[in-house]
Amino acid sequence: MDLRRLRYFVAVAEARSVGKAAERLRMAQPPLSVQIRKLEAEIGAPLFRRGTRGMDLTEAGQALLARASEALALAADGAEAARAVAAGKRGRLSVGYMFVLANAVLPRLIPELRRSIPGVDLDFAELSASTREARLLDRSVTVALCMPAIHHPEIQVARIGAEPFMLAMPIRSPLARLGAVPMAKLQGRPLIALPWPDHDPASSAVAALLRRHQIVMPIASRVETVHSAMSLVLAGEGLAILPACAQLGAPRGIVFRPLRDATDSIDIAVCWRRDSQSPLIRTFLKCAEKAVAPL
Amino acid sequence: MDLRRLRYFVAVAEARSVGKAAERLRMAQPPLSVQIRKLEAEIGAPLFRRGTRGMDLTEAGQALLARASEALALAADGAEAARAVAAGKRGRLSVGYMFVLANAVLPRLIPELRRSIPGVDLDFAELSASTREARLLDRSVTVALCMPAIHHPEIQVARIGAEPFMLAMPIRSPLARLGAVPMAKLQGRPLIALPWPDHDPASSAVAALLRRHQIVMPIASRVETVHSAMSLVLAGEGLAILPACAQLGAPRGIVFRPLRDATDSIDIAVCWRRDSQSPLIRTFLKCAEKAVAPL
DNA sequence: CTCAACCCATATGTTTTCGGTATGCCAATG
DNA sequence: CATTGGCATACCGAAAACATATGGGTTGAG
Repeated sequence: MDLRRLRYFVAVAEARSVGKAAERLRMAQPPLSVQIRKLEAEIGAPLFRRGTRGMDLTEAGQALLARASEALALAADGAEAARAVAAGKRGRLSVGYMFVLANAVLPRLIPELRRSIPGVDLDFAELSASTREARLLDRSVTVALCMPAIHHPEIQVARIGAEPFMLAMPIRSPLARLGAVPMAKLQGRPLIALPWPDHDPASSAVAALLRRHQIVMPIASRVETVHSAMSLVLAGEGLAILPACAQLGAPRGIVFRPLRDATDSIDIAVCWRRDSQSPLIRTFLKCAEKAVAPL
Repeated sequence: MDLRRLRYFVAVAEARSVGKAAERLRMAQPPLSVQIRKLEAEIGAPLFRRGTRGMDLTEAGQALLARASEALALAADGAEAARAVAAGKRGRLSVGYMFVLANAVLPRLIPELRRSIPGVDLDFAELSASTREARLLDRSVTVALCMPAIHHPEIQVARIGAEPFMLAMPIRSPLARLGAVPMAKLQGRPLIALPWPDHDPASSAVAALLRRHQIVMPIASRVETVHSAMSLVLAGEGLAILPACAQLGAPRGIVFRPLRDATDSIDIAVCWRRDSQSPLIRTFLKCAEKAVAPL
């Protein structure tokens, strides 16, 4: 069963004439006649009544016509849908994000995305530092908003911004009275550390910052999320050095202060599989850049 | 867009491998690979991700797969439906019948039809003597139960039975006392005549009957239907010579009596267009014969 | 580290099928 | 009887599909 035959069949049925249909199909009449007869042979029954004034569907032909025109429409629609998905006009984009960025970026990013790619279903998933690579690699998220960037040979990274580090402390802390905290004041104070997933904690941005200023802060706790870090800070367990944007999700009772002399910052990046050919990624990147710009 | 390509595409998508799909399709692997690439070229986007362990649908491919498998099913179903209609297992049969036969034949015929061709939609239309030919010729009925048969070069006829003529009269008529009415008693009595559509009324079966017995009955009225004839008989306008089966639809107050010495009968026939190739006609004919047999 | 296995892609020749042109047949028309 | 209109058939050249042979990449075992 060839789709071309069905197309010809529908054309002849509508034109009620082989000649007229051939004209509309921009082909000669004889081959069309042959194709119709082949279709009839394939079905095993006449589909048209040949009269002296053209052709007329038999009942078997009518039964076929209903399905055939629908099948044609479906096939055309399938091709169109596939093109639309490939062009990024339809489809699904699953966006992963790390919790730190949720409050700072998502409120700007989501409306931007909906405006840019209205036909696309979006879904969002929070990523933890430990699973974000796997989620990209197994394609359960297409694109991820990360801080800092992921380093992996299969994963492509675009840096879209950076956040300075700030010191998070309880509002009652004596350091909170200062406008900006000199690095020296941190010496010896307990630190709530995050495992930035550069695997080796010593190489993390915070560790590097402290090492460069020759400050030693004993690690009071090591936690997975910014969330937990702030809870421990609030409980008086220690101080945390966090990207500025964490401020937006901070509970009452925590204050952030800039670190004087510390120009270090941590990258905000968009990451995706290098082999992912989704055209939505480019659009996503533009939206993300726009959403991050004011920071 | 070729249906074969879609079939190949679905096979590869399901097998998640060109080689496996080729095996299932009983063909070599390279041409299948080529066909898939041609489909991708036609769509204008990759439909599969080629991995080292087979192929995997892209999102565009998924969008196509949904429609493609549906289109395939629809096309197959269309062919099957056309075959079923051609074989008389499905479809529509419109049956015309003349009023005289309604009471005698339809109650047996309809259940018989439903049993024989359960997948077929039946519809019934009452035919008048004057339109029955036209209804067959323009195909608004496929098959007609007629009394008597239609004579027309385009119309084929099968005689399935015959009904003797009887005399219809008011119950109070003196003739009603006789068990069988001798033809001679009809001499000079007014007749309610029907225009059996052999166009020339003189050639109708009733006229022939009277002529053969050398009886003259003045025509009191000429009416279109058996119905009307019986009404006029009841009103005392005259007598009518009707097929025996008309008895079943007769109003109270009318009695039927056999005509002694008159062995004439009128055919019950099934008629259809000579060029109608519907296989339902044969089945209908069998059912009609069975329904008429006990008469 | 090399080798075999696996799987998809490409190349080439043969066969099938399709579309075009020329023509025949039949019925309706004048 | 000739003409017209419409579908069917015959034949030929072109295009497409399939099969066989082969290349290249990755995986996994020895």
